[in-house]
Amino acid sequence: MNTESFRNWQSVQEEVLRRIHAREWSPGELIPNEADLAIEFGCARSTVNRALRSLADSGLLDRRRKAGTRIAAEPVAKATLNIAVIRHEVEENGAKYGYQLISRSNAIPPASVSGTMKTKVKDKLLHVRALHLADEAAYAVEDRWINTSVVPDASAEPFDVLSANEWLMQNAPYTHGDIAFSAAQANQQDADVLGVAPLSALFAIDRVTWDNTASVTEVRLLFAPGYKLRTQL
Amino acid sequence: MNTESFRNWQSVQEEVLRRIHAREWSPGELIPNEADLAIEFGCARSTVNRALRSLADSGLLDRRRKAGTRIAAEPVAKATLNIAVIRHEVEENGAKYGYQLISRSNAIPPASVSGTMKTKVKDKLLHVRALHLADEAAYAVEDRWINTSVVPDASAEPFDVLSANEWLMQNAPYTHGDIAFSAAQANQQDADVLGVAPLSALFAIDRVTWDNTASVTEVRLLFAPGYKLRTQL
DNA sequence: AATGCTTTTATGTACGCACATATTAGCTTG
DNA sequence: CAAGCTAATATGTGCGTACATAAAAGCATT
Repeated sequence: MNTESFRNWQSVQEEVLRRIHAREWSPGELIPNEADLAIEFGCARSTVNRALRSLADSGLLDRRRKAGTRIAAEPVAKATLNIAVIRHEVEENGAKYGYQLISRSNAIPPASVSGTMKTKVKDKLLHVRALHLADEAAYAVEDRWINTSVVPDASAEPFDVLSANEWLMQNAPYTHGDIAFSAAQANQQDADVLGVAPLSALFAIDRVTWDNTASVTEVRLLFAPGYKLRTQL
Repeated sequence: MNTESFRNWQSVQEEVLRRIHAREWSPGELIPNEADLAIEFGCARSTVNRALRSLADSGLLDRRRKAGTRIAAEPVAKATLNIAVIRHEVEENGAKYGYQLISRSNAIPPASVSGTMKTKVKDKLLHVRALHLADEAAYAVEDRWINTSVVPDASAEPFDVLSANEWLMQNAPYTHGDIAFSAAQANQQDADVLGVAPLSALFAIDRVTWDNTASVTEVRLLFAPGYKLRTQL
């Protein structure tokens, strides 16, 4: 019946997906091992391996040495978000991007910031506040602290034309980062900048990036009402 | 110097990451081809391929046949979110999970819902509203529409003990879905259910899942203030 | 029955070769 | 010089073999 088919890993993957979807293999169930599947599909074990590994990466399969491969009992929906530079995000939506620097200063950050950034409590950091616009309308406020001992070049940057958002992407490599999404009520200051009513519900992105063990920057982005972060799963 | 090293794809990947990070290879730059790197690293081309492919998947490299491999000019930060069943999310935080069904009925959905679900305007769908609790406190309100022509079994489910969130995961396979995150102000009804002040800023997740071309379910989850969706990048 | 050692087994990966495929660069032709 | 064809080239992938490794299962010892 299926002799001849499945000669590339994508088609093997599709067939496995089909079987999962058709409940031929149900959640939690152990599926045949790679060698057997290879025989059944008429391909090499490495081809089956590629297909199954890829499905395991996307969370549909659980694989363990010796224990075998089973259909994930609960397919953890993994949504991959592309966190782009704001200018590109705006331009991709067909709008004209605008940028305004609000303030730039060296200051001792609040304890919450020096805490998450693991800097000394009395260390001054570069504090930048700016507004991103789409078609002249407020799009997002950026409130950022930069660890100048890690990114000394930032001290020489005015951030009046090029946003810190963009400058850091180009000039401050990082090894990893934490990111959190939440909802926040606009305080008076942010409401004024965004031109919305105080207490409006704003979408917030908080991000901290690290260069090995040193924090590079901490930023909070507050988006104007109506903003949605979309993706597929 | 480096003779002997780099005999597995992970170490090749690490070395490539090191070079990117150390700016030995800078953004936009074309890196040597697989064959040359294989010689340099003293491993097979397929090993280099595995390492580079993996980095390309995570957005750090741009690869094109014949054109070669280059460092992504703008490393799109890809954050992978695990959208778990709410019960597990709550329990993972060490809290006791609770569930309350608010209402369950067959009804004609508002046009916005039948629009996104691509059902006929007059078709009745199963409408379920429920509350998820963590340690007796409101955690999230779930407002869901289920396409009973695609998931007929749902009609027989009371959803009084097992949430639709969980039941569907087990019983309604889907091929793909759209998901969006945003901030919303609590209306009177949701505020009452969650026990928060009206106009509170709530984190919202809107999800539509599909079984090929038919919509399975549409759900809006509104989380109590304080909720954060976290991940790494 | 608990403990620790050994075997077995399924996945994980390296390698080298071959060929497929996309895309660029160069060449030819009008 | 533009348009179209051709060759060159880097990545993409398949295959078969070999060995590595994690973990379960079996066995022996106490």
